[in-house]
Amino acid sequence: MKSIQNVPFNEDIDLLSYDIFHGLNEEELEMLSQSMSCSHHKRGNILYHEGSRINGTYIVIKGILKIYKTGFDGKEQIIRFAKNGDLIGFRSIISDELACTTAKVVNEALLCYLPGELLTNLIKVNSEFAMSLMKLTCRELGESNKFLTDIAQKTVRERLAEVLLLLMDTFDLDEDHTLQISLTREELANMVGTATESVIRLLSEFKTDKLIELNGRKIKLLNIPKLIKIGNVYI
Amino acid sequence: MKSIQNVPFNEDIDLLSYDIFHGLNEEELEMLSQSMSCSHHKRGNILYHEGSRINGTYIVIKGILKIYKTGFDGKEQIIRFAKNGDLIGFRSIISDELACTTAKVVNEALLCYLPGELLTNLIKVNSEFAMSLMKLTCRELGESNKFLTDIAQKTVRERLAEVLLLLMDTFDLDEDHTLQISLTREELANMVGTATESVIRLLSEFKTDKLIELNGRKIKLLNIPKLIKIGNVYI
DNA sequence: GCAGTTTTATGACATTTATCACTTTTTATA
DNA sequence: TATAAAAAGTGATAAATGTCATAAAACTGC
Repeated sequence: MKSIQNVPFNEDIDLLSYDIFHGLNEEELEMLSQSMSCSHHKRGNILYHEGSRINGTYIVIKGILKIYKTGFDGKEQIIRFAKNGDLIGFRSIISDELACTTAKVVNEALLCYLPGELLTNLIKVNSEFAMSLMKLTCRELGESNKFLTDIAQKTVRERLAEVLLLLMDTFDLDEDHTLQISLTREELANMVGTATESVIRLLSEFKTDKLIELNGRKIKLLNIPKLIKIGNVYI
Repeated sequence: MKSIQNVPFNEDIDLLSYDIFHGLNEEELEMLSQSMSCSHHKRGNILYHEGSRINGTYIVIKGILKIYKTGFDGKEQIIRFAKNGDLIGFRSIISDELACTTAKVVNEALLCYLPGELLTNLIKVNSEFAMSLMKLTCRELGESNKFLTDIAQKTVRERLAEVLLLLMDTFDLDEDHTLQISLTREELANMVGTATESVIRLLSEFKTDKLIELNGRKIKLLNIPKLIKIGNVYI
């Protein structure tokens, strides 16, 4: 089975429903939908590799991707996850550098490709669009610096609690208080920045302490205030 | 002695010599120099605190500042240094958030303040300026993610070697191969993300191994290729 | 449904790194 | 320049975390 499948641009995709495109006028939106090409991507599919040249960005319509860097010994460090409404790969377009991360599909995704020139052109002609893109980047930078500090200063235990809460914020809990994303222990370790074994041990510790409940890859958060306390997370 | 001293805008400050202002036209440059107010800042002076609201940005004309975050236990994590030509504090202006870092003068500095509205206005009217600011931010984001991965995956020894090389790139060496910036061991530790004692021990180890020479806070790099190897630094 | 692969789990152990206590040296300041 | 304060340096020790080996469990593809 092909891991990528092109789909005709679907009129059901309402570009205006994505914050990032709010500032665009009719004409620009029309141009956008003309040049966008959308496709389904299966789990495991890689959109771009760290170090490769990217010629455009993707907007995520459906599904989840993980954005990660590979350390010199081959270990992944997950930088963030992208989901519905997120733009990926535009950093390299704008900075005019090679991709500094790899983007891999985690949950089957529908993505729309947007040529780089279109993006840079929109930035030039529409200052409101430029501003929202810039705002997006600046916020991401703030988060990156925050996480950098956490990794440098917090213990693995604190970081794991924090990551669970981060996943809650990003993907929500279902009615059952279970995280709406399922990751392998290794992926969790690659977010936290630790060894897989450490995550496994700490998760069962959290379970023993009745903070979470484990069911395979499903994690149910039982005591969020306590997790906040353990993770030293302030909002 | 006052730690801040206003200076009349100096015609000698050639705005065009700063990359970031390259795209501005005569009129915009004139407007800029009209609304800019410049001042000397002594070592130790804090421009803004993490968590405070910032109303403008500063462009560094002379001197060095350290930009850092404070962890929940009060430990500093140095995010970067700002020097001649660098813009500081604009992230918060654009993201419309409170300052996520503190900016402190390390080497006596001359800074020019630029009201936030002016900055956002320039972004609106001059797309070339918007683009360079965006490029700047995207590159910074790339670096932040890279360092995040390093802190998560490299040992303290590797990171210290890397930080020495980073300082070399940022501040150059003098004729004597000595780093042109002098930091306390604690500040080095706050860059590397480790304890001060660890930095002290590793520095003397590097010294024993003839990689560096120490003279108070002056660090002379004797064997750069070896430092690159130890730090697993690839360009 | 089975064989092979991947993931999870656990124990033992090694290594790295932090912490504490203290001395010496350097730097800043009255 | 005297004196206080800060920084650098060192050793002993504890704590956190990584690594390795191995087994059990859970998936996956035919």
